[in-house]
This record gives sequence, C-alpha cells and structure tokens, in this order.
Amino acid sequence: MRDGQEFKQAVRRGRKAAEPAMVVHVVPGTDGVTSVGFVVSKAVGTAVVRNRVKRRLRHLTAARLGEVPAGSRIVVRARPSAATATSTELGDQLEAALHRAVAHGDRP
RNA sequence: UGAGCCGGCCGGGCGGCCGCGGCGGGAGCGAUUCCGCCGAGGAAAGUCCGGACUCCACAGAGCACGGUGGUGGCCAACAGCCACCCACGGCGACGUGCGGGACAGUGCCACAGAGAACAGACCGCCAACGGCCCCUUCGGGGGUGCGGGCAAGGGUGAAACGGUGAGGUAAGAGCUCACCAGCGGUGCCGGCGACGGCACCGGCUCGGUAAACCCCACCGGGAGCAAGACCAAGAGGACCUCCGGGUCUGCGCUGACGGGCUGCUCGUCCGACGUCAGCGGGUAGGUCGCACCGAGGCGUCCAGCAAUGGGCGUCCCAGAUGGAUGGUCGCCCUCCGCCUCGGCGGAGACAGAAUCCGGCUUACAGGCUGGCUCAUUCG
Repeated sequence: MRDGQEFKQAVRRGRKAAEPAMVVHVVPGTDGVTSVGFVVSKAVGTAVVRNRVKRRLRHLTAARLGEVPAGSRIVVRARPSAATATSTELGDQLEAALHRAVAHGDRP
C-alpha cells in the first residue's frame, strides 16, 4: 500500500482487532491483489527500532496472507510494546488479530 | 614492573533455509521470469560551518547587518587541518586558550575594607613645625598628641599604585642609589613571520574588563533538490480563428498602485490584458535532476617536520520515494548472573543513507595496535 488515501480508507472502514503490540485493520476483499500497509509511529522508538519492527511485521504478515481473502486491504499499526516483543510474540498476536478481523468481516 | 601521555584502526564471525531494492545480460508482445554483480555508518546523527549544483529581471556602489581574529603554510572553501610563537597548567610525555586594540571615546569593577581609578588613613609610626603644660644656667630641655607629618608594619580583598638591600629622615616615602621585575625607546644578532636573545638609555611604576558598547583589518548577494527542468491532467481567464480548433496563462476572494534587485539611500530594471500584498482552501501523478569518472576509493613511489601535493598502477563502489539493504534457525566469540566446575539462563555499544562532497560537534559496550614520558629494579 503506497497511497495515503488507501491508508485512510482502510483504517476508517476496516474491521479493527487490537492486541498489546499492534492494531490490525482489515477491509476484506473478493478478488485481486491483496495490499498491506504498516504504520509505526515515533512512539515506538528510534529510527533503528522502528525499522526493525516494520521489517519483522512485513515478514510475519507475508507468511500469513493465505489466511485473508484475496484482494483484502490490511493496515497494521504498531504500538509501543512492539519494540520489545519477540518475533514469536508478534507472530502470535498478528495471527489472532487477523483471525478476529476476518471473522468479523464475514458477518456483515 | 608500576603509573601516565598522544595517535591509528576494528566495532561481532561462519553456515543453512526463506525474502527485499538496484544495475547488467538472456527469454517473452507483455505482466513476468532466469543468471550474474552490488546493496548503511564512523558517526549515516545534531543540521553548527564551508563548498559544488540550481533558480532568482545577470543582482552595481555606499551605509547598515552578520561572520572571522597570534604567525606561516595547506585546501575548491571554511569557524577546518598542519607546523610554529606567546600565555597558563604539569617533574615530564603533553594539555588548555572566543590569543587584534584598553594613551580614540563611553561604561562597569559586587561583598569585605579607612581607601578600588581625580586613590586612601581604621589600628599604627613620628614629634621637625605651630599650639598647650612644666623646668631653665635664658642657649635651650622635657612632656602632651590638639592642629600636623607619614604610609614602613598590621588588617580587608581576586586586585591596595613595584620587590630586596643600602643611604636618608623626626618618622617615612623612587626622596636618592645598586640589583631584579615590569613599561617605553634605540641599536645589533637570529627568524619569511608571529616573536626571541643581547647591550644601552628613559621617566622612575603608569589596574582589570572588549564571551560590555566600541575601534581596526579581512570576508560575506538571497533562497534552497518540495532547488530546478520536461511530460500528462487541469476549473476558470486572455488572445487568435477558415468556428473544426489553436496559442498563452494556470485555485478562489478581497485590497493596493506600484513592485523587484536581502534592509535603507543612490542607481537600475519590470509593469497597468500587469504586478504585489493579505486571508481562506487544495494538490504534489510520471520522467529527469539522481546514483554520477568524482575536490573518488585502494596500493605504491617521490617532495615536505606535517597538513598536503605530484607520478604510476588498479577499481567502478547503495540509490529507495509509505521509502530496499532483511527475517529465522544452528554453531562459535565477548560480557553478566546462578552454580553441583561443567553446564544452564540472559545480553551484545551508539546508532539507519535520501542531491553530493569537506569539516566541526555530540553518542558509543568491548577490543586490537603504534609511538612517547616518569618512577623503580636488574645488567
């Protein structure tokens, strides 16, 4: 996801699921290319820390794209505790959050 | 062996699996795919200086404003670097210094203290001179400390208007002299120079602060890669038209008649279909700039104390734009804790390129390495 408008729409319209280290917004799709965006604010830490968090989340999300409908639009917002969490913790939380958001989306 | 001083460098290593960005080449109409190569730092940071580059009506002079401030050298340039000088600190290696001018002028110097920049007299010292008292052989002598003389000693202070010694005196004082320190001058010598050394002379002493105003010398146009160029889109407006369209401009409203050239003055340039100001709102898609043969990296030789410069050889070395340079696992390394001395658990410094260079400053676990100083011991 590369457009500011897309971010706004996904955050506003998407189903939200919160975990200690992140908040996930999902707009379920029907077909096409799934797009993902990450938001890591300065509250998370310095530039080095933010980069590390973003990279970890990118890899973890890429591995779980099969669990969301194709064409969905996902925004993952990192919270401050993501800075100290391990990759295993981040992965578990991401998986739980995605499941909840998608499940909500299935029941309009 | 023990203390210490000054540099230079590194700043986790290896491997498996899965990924990302760029460039080159191959295949494909194409989306894409395959192969090869490259892919964060010494500070990429703070954005404090200096440049390159771009635009500003080619932007000139004076004033203002800002910056720099020992000397010489280096550099594209600098508030940088090197060498040296001076002052201060250290036994020393070495360190520190916003290091021009205080007879151009103005200002400030708290507290303490008698007195702090036209110096001053609290304690103290003195009794020459005047006064007063006593004695007198009428020459004078003694006392007092009222007037007075003095600034040596004490005391205050960051600083008290030179120091030591002698002469001198009532007591004293550069009052006089010798030496020393300091100031100014002259001559000679050394050095490109800052400056240093020696000799002589002078008045005998004349504070500090310019990170206070100020004075002097030198330097400085403004804005910045969202600079700027091109393409696409584009409400509205202006002009042309063969009514098909084309060209230019580029959001709206309000206001001014002037405005630009950094501010002011001179000067100069642009303008009324224009320009500028204020308010309110919106957008920032693509390509280039820009990934770069360069103030370039590495090696070596030469010149130089060095900064640096030159010759030769060799290499091509990140280029994203919601922003790649990674994720994960294992072994090793370092450190910390526990402890059954061999394992277990945890941690791995500061920190992430954004137009590009040269510096400065700040942050940094731990480690490697070179040179030098002092003390002690042995030979």
